[in-house]
Amino acid sequence: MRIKELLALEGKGQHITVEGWVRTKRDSRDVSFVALNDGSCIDNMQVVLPKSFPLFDDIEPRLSNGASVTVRGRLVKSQGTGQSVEVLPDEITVQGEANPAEYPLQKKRHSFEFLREIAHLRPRTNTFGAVARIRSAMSYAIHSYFNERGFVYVHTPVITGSDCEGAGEMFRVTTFPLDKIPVTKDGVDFSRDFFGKEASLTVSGQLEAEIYALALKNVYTFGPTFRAENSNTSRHLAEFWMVEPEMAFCDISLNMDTAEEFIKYILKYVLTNCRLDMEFFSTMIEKGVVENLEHITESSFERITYTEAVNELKKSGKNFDYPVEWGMDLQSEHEKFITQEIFRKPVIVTDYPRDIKAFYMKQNDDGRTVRAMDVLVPRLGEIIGGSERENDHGRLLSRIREMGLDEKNYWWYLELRKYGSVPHSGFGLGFERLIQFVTGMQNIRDVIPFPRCVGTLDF
RNA sequence: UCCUCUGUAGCUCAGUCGGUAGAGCAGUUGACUGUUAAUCAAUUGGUCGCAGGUUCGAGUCCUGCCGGGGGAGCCA
Repeated sequence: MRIKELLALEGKGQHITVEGWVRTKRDSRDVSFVALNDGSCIDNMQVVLPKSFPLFDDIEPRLSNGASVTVRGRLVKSQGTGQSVEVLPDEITVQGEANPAEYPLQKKRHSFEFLREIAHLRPRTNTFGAVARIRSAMSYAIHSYFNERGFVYVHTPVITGSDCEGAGEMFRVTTFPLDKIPVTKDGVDFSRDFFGKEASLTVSGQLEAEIYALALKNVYTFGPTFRAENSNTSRHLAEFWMVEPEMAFCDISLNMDTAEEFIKYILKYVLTNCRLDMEFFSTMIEKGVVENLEHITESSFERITYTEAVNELKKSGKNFDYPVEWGMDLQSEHEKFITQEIFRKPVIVTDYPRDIKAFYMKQNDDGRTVRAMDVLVPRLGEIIGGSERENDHGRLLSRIREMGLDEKNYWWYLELRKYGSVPHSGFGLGFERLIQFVTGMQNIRDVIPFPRCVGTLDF
C-alpha cells in the first residue's frame, strides 16, 4: 500500500509494509523518528524506531536523508500531533544508503536554480514531487475533458516536412554527416537526405489537426512541440507540450466558449483531486493561489476585441514603455495591464489586425482584422492562442501569396478548402504555462521534468 | 539576441576604503528531549566561476570569456 492510502487509515495495530525514501530523521532519547516519503502524496509516514530495536546502532545511522527503506510493522494511532498515524516497525530493510556527507538534498529549503542542477534528485523534494503529481493529473484531466465531449485524440507527427506556420525557428532533422554535407551549386542537396527533402521537428500540430477535424469534427492533439528560438525567459522552452483542439462547424465564438470551459474544467479537476498539493502551492509557492483559481472557476472570462483593448489601454493614461497604437501587437506590459489591472481576471482578446497574425486566420469583413483570439491570464499573459481558420479557398490562397509564402507547400491545406470546406476553429494551449498558472511556479523550467532551453541540455 | 543584476564552504549568503576568509544551515562528535525545518555545545570544511591586467599587495579595481537570476523581444 502507498503512504497516501495508509495515512487515510485508522491505526489499529494492523500489519503493514511501507516503502519509501527517508525525508528527515529526528532523534530523541528513547526513539528515533524517521519520516518516509514514497511520492504518493506530499505527506510523510512517520516510523518510530525505539532504541530497544534489534541492531538499533547498526540500522539507525543508515536511515539518513535519501536512503531507501522497506519497513514492515504495525500501523498505530500517533502519540504526536503532526500526524494521525505512525508505524511501529518489526523489521527494517535499508535498500540503498545515501551518504549524508555527500547527499545534496538537505532538510532546509533549496533554491530552484540549485535544484535544476540536480534534476535527478529534485523530484524527491516537496515542491517537485507536487509539480509532478499536478502535471500528471492535469494531463489526465485534459484527456478526460475531450473524451467526455467526443473529441478524437489525434497523433500529429513530430517530424515534419513543412514549416507551415512559418512562425519560429525550427530544429532540423537530418542523417547527413555534419562534416560532409552533400552540396550542389544550388546549396544543400536535401534529395539525398533521409526523407529526400528538408525535415524538421514540429512547431505545431494544428495544420494536420485541421485535416482530421474536417473528417471527425472534433479532435485534439496533445504532444511535444519544438521551437529553436533563442528566447531566454521564464516562460519559454525549446521543447514543450501543447494541447491543440480543432473543431469543425465551429466559429470563433464557440471556440472561445470551449477555451473558457476547458480551462475551468482543468482548474476544477485539480482543485478537487489534488487538494493537498494545491494547498502546499497556496502556502509555500504562491500565496492564495487556491482562492484565485476558485474565483476564476466561478466567474466568466472577460471578452473584448483588440480595438477595444487598445482604447482601454489608451484611456488608462498609463505610461507604457511601448506606446499603444492600433496595428501594433500587444506587448507583455499591455497584456499584463489588461488582465491584472483593468479586469483582474482572464481576458479573451479577439479580432486582431490581420497584418500581425498568421496567414490561416479567417479574415473579417472589415478587411483589416482576423478572427484571432488570445486568452490572457494574470501573472503570465498569453496562455492560449487560437482562431477561426480561413475556410474560403480563394481568400486563403490570396493571403498565402500576399505573405510571400510558397503555395506549393500548402497544396493539401488548400485542398481542404476545395472539398467540403466548413467553418472551423481551434486553439493552442501551452501546457507548461497552464501548470505555471495553476501552481504559481515562477519559472517554466521547474514545471517540466527535464527542461530543454538554449544552451542547456543536461539530463 | 538586447538590457540589467549576479557568481565566495555541500547549500543560502556577508565580506567596509585594495591589506591575506566569515555567518547560518548541512556534515561529524557530544548533550538534551514523543520529535515535527527539533534544540544546545564543540568541530571539520575555501583554487573567492575561468583567463589575463593594474598594484608592494586583488574576493574587492580593469578587460575578456563562461555560468545563473530578473526584464524585454519572439511566442505557447
